[in-house]
Amino acid sequence: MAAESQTTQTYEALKSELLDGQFQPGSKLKIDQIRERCNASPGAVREALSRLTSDGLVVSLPQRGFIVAPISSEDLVDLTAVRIEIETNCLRSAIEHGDLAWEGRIQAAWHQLKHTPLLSEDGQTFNRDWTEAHGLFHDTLIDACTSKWWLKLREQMFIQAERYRRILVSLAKRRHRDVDSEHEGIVTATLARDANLACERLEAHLQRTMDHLLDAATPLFAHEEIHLPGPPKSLQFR
Amino acid sequence: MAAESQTTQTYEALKSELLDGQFQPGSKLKIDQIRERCNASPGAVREALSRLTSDGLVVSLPQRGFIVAPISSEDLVDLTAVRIEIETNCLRSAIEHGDLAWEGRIQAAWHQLKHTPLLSEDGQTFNRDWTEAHGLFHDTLIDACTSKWWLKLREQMFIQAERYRRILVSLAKRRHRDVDSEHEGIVTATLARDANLACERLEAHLQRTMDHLLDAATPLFAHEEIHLPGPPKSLQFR
DNA sequence: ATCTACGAAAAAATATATTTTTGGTAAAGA
DNA sequence: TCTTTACCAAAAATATATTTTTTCGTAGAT
Repeated sequence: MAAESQTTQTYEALKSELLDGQFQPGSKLKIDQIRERCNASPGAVREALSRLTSDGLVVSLPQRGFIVAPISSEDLVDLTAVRIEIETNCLRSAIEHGDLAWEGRIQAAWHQLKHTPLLSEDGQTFNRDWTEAHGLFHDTLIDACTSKWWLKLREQMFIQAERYRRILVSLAKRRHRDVDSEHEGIVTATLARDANLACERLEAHLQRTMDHLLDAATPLFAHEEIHLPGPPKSLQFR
Repeated sequence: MAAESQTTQTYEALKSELLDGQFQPGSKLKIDQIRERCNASPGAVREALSRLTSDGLVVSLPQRGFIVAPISSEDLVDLTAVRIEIETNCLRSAIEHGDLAWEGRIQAAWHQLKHTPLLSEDGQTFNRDWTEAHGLFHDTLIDACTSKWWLKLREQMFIQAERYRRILVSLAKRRHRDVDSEHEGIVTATLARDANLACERLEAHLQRTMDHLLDAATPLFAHEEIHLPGPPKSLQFR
């Protein structure tokens, strides 16, 4: 009946929701709740959660079920530093090996992104199309990279960063920032095969994105309780 | 009753066996077989396999179960290049941030490794203790790295590389190679806080290990069929 | 003789039921 | 009043059963 197996469907659905920040980081993911939401058997849910665990979106507490992976400003800083290294590595490889078709794909993706508005028509909510075009743009930029492993690691890091972005971006102040020209600068340098310049610009882009998220969001993290297996034991009730 | 959950036990057991190369890469992992071998329910096995999937040791074929992740010389080359970048990044951070206790741990781990024979007493089989000491040595070398993400990625890559090593090392020619002095050189440079030299030596060490495995093992890969999810689609029904 | 269609067996995927474990509450004792 | 312990409920983990899907073998037809 289903083109995809039930487990895969549940996995994809949950992944998408987690990426969107629709669950509170650190909160519990109850099997039964998910089971009914996704019309799946508990086994399927469990399996989906296991896979998400290794994707770093979910944490498994040995005998207590699963929780949404916590977030913190320290983690975001660390993540970004590592991500910059990896993304620039991929970009260098792509610039070295990319062919004409790749150049074409970049121009297409950039054209698409440039003409997609960041906000929806109502001017309040963020535009899903932009998110997708943005992801595709960054994917395309490095898809001529010849190393499977670099690409695999890049995707992992991208997913993490994307979660932070979607959770925090609506809270961030609408400071002036010309993201389009940042993107354009990267495209120009990349198509000119100037690896150093392109990487420098990509790094600045990622760094600025993080700064933007971080300064608006830092107060938020103060409230974020990081629930880990170990110490936190509150001992009063009533 | 059990200190660890059944799923975790199965996961650990399988992971250890996979790392040891006890399964033919590309071969099928039948749920029932594993179920009886590990005294676990099919659900537990399934969950363990799911987690191994994201560790890159197992591949899931949508409606056909799980297979052992394939290997190839191209993959080993790619893997090593990426691994070198990551390991040296970790080492730089460790050298910058490591304290006295870290220096002590390195000396201890190196002392332990140095005095553990590579081969068992019979001179034929490889010594499990050496493998463990070797892993601990490399772990300790970089455990003062302050970046959680670099360490996480390093571990992923280490697991992959370790699988290749264990599968191939017994096939490799016993060429002359003084691994101990390679290790010692890394230790010396690291404790002298000479990051450039230490990284250079670490890189050479990893590269030599790969060369060693590769030249003896290349003929093997000719026989390895790389089964990927893609094409095989039979299209008849009714 | 080769190819195709059908059917049976095996294995995976899913659903249901049972057992364990955990967390919270209340009651009893210090 | 505070601490400890026993009990209860909720949720996770596991076991068992059922359904679906795939694969393999065989027979029949071209």
